[in-house]
Amino acid sequence: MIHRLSTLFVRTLRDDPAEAEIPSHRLLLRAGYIRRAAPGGFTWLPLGLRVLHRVEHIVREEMNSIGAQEVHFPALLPREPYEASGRWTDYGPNLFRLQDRRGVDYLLGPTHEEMFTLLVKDLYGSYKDLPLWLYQIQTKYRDEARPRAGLLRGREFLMKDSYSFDLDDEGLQRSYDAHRGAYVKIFARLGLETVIVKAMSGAMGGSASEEFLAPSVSGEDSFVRCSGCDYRANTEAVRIGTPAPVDAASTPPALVVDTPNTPTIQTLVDLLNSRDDLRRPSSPWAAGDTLKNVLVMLRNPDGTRTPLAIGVPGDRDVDMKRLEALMSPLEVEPFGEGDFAARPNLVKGYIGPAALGADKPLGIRYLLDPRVVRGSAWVTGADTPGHHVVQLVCNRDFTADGVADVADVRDDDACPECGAHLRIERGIEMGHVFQLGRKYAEVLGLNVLDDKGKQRVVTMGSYGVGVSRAVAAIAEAHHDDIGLRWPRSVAPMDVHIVIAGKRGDETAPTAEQLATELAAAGLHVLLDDRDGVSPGVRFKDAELLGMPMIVIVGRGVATGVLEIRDRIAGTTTEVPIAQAARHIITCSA
RNA sequence: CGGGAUGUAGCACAGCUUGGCUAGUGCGCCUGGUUUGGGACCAGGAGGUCGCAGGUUCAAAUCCUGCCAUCCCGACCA
Repeated sequence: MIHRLSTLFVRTLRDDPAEAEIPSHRLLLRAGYIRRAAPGGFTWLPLGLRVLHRVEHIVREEMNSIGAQEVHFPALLPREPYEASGRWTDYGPNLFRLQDRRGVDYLLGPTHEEMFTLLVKDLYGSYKDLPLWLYQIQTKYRDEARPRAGLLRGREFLMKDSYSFDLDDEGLQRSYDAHRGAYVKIFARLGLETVIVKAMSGAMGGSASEEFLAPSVSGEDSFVRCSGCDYRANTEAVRIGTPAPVDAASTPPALVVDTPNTPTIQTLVDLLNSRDDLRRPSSPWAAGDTLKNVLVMLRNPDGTRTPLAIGVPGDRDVDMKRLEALMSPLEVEPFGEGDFAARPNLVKGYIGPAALGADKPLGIRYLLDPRVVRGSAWVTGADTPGHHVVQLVCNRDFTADGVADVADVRDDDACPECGAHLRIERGIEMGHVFQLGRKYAEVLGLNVLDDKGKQRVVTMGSYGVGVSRAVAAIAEAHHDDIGLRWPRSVAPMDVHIVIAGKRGDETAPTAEQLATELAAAGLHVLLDDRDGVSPGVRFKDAELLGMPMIVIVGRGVATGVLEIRDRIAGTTTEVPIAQAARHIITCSA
């Protein structure tokens, strides 16, 4: 089919829109693929919509090919099922709630576990019906506190979500593996490199969970990738290796020392190194020699708060995201001034292990970073203003209630599998596969009869792909300074023909003829037939719009050749006019 | 929700400090003409509730108050 730029509903922008920061957002706006219509909501223009449809098509093909069946729910949903699952309240302010004219509550679906579960309950009742895999491609709504990054995090977005229904764990595992396999194929076809990382199950409940992340500096998730082996994990799910215990036999007894005005790790280290009586002969004291005790408050589901202390080496901080992932579903809150005031025994800046522990008078549970191993010696607070204790040995001089691997993860940290350096990277979450288990089936009463005639609760999996987000992620992965560079599998058009001649010469008829031949072969051709537009503008627009192949019908026509540029490879080839059509068709196949 | 910035034409921005003629510039758009291999040129034009509401004033894009929105950082995020 021939699409003429003279009539196509698109307007390219010469300047970058000020609101767009990341490349995909900037380029999709500039190239006229999308327009902002609402905070976190976008209008799809013809070229953008073609990309979106092609992404959808690939997702649909791969889902169908594993035997999943497509259904379609409303986006406007009643309150009751979400009330039953608890998510009407659990989802919090991120849920779009609204009322009809009679004041009845509705919501705009953020995800559809409840609806799928009830649909299956409605129609199926026997183990013979299972396994069953259903999916939909649906507009989802989440009242994001802060929509950002264009299509990457909107309040309305397109998502493919599927759900598997099985009788037992083995079946669930097979369903999970099938979806995981389909996802690998989907992202490969979309031209997206993805890294599969272990994820935390989080508030959804359930067990096995993996994320498909597309590495990108614009991504919001961080993950680690080992430079030496194939270990990969979401930062929240990283488990560092535990060093071997240290022999403390030669470590002198612990000693309380006077360290005035040292409320921070840095002031403490500086003081230790400046005092002759405290200086260490081997090497200067470093932040990593100190043990920092961080206090937080945990908010329990019933609203009560419980204090928690975490000991980490002084050169590290507690990573709140990692801590929250570990403590989920409890919420982590800062330890406020009021909390200190209520516990005068805690001396801010000088908190030591002596005061901490569930068995101590304060009753504060105390967890240690895995690096604080048996026998290791530390400088830490002495629970008195202006005093620290040195040579305090773990398991000789103090103990804790357990281990918490929640310190921040850094570049060059050791891989837990092989010990090589870990690299921290950012990624865009493109897909998530999740063994939900029986949570939803239980609360919504999805049972089937097994072969003994007994009621059994169905076990479920849930699997998501961000469809609209994929368009942005692909743009993030495939662009350069001057424009987009769509992979052939999702490009809105196969080839972009630029007429770069003078009015009345042979270039326009040549281009028309070529476009007709290509269209006859089934290609989608974007023909720049605009009148009175200078060649420079045509070239710039072709590069910005990003079709994988650009054909220039210009001065070469006089000598019987066309110029074919590969937008992805950046190469230019001259081809005789007579062979151009076949050449292009071959390359586009 | 906290911190910062911004809001003037489709896009990018100036004007605001120190209130004052008809609110400007570049790009884009329309008409005519000249151009045509890297975002052309000339001439003429259309397009604005200056984010919204209120206030101060003879007079408000400009000063004051409140609100709203957008962007960035953080918090949040199946």
